Amino acid sequence: MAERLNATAGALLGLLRAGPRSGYDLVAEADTVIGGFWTITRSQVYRELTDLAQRGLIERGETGPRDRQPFQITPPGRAAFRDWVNTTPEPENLRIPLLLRLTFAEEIEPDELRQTLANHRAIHALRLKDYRKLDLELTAGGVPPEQRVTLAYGIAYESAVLEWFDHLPEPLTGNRLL
Amino acid sequence: MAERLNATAGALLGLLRAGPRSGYDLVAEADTVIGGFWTITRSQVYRELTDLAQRGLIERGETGPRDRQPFQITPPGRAAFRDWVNTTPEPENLRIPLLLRLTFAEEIEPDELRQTLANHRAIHALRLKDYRKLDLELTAGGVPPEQRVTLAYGIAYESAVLEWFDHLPEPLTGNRLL
DNA sequence: TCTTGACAGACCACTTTAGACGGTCCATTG
DNA sequence: CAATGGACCGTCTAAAGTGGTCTGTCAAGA
Repeated sequence: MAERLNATAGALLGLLRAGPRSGYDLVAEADTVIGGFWTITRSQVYRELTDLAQRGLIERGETGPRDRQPFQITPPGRAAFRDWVNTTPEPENLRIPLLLRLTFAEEIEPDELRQTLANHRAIHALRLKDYRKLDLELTAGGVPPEQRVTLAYGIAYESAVLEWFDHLPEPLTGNRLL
Repeated sequence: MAERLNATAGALLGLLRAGPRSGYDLVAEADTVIGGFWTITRSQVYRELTDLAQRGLIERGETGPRDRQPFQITPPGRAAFRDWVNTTPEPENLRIPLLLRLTFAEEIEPDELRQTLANHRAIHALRLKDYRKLDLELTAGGVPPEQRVTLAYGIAYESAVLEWFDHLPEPLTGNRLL
């Protein structure tokens, strides 16, 4: 039995099932498809691709224009993907620097704090808007709910966070709207 | 000007303001105080402590029983902490392996999927319960809302996630309650 | 023709993480 | 009282992840 796949490798195989792609393609696709809950860097992708190819789970295709190197999944790759996707998911991992700062809010300059909160709120509001828009588009395009669950998660999450922003106690917001 | 503090180092200084602690203590405390939105590993803590001590931001105390090495924050350490807490927070970083699997849900065995969803739902339900309980206790103990904002975030987040679990489309849940 | 900018990958120098490992002390219990 | 299980405390390392720079390619427009 070969080494277990890590989650990033598993995700790459998952994307490759739909057809050959280059590392560049994969970075872009991962960013839009799983970017909301999984981060992937360029270096990471190229390293995993090399590794997966060495293990025979993917195959390098013919080099295209601009050194483009497409990879396609092999039958062992599909099997390895199926194995991975059926393993129980690791616990989630959140890192929210804003909350880390807020833990020590007494030491933050009030103006700085208000500004930071307003900025972050705006980011979440924008994300929620984008998610909702995408969800509408997909729904209109006939994409069924079970293919929009991760999007639903994003919408639920961002909505909750906005709610939270809008109910922060006055001492933090300085009695002003964010 | 010395190197900027990373978020973990900042958090450690923040905790150390309340009095001397060992690395072991800090791991435990971080886990309960900021564990919901910031992960800290043992290795990370000991490495940062060594580094902070070298920079003079903390001081090593006398070794206690079982090689226990307490550290205490120095005046420069307090200054560095104040600087750090007033820098603008980095963007948040979520990694949710469950959603990564769910992206490829068609390939997951229905039974496996149901089981996984049920397990994860239970984890979130328990967390929500614990958060709510803690919130009630703190409120009863006279802790003001502005010192419960991170907890409020946790409650908002976990509530939203549970909502999401409870509205998953039937094809995923197999038409059964989780 | 020249220039700009998206495309595509390689490379490097980190930092961070998970978990194995190795000791130490304490309380129980046989 | 000896032994033994478990909590305590820290070190170490392989693997994973990050962020950035560098090099080159091609297409479109000035």
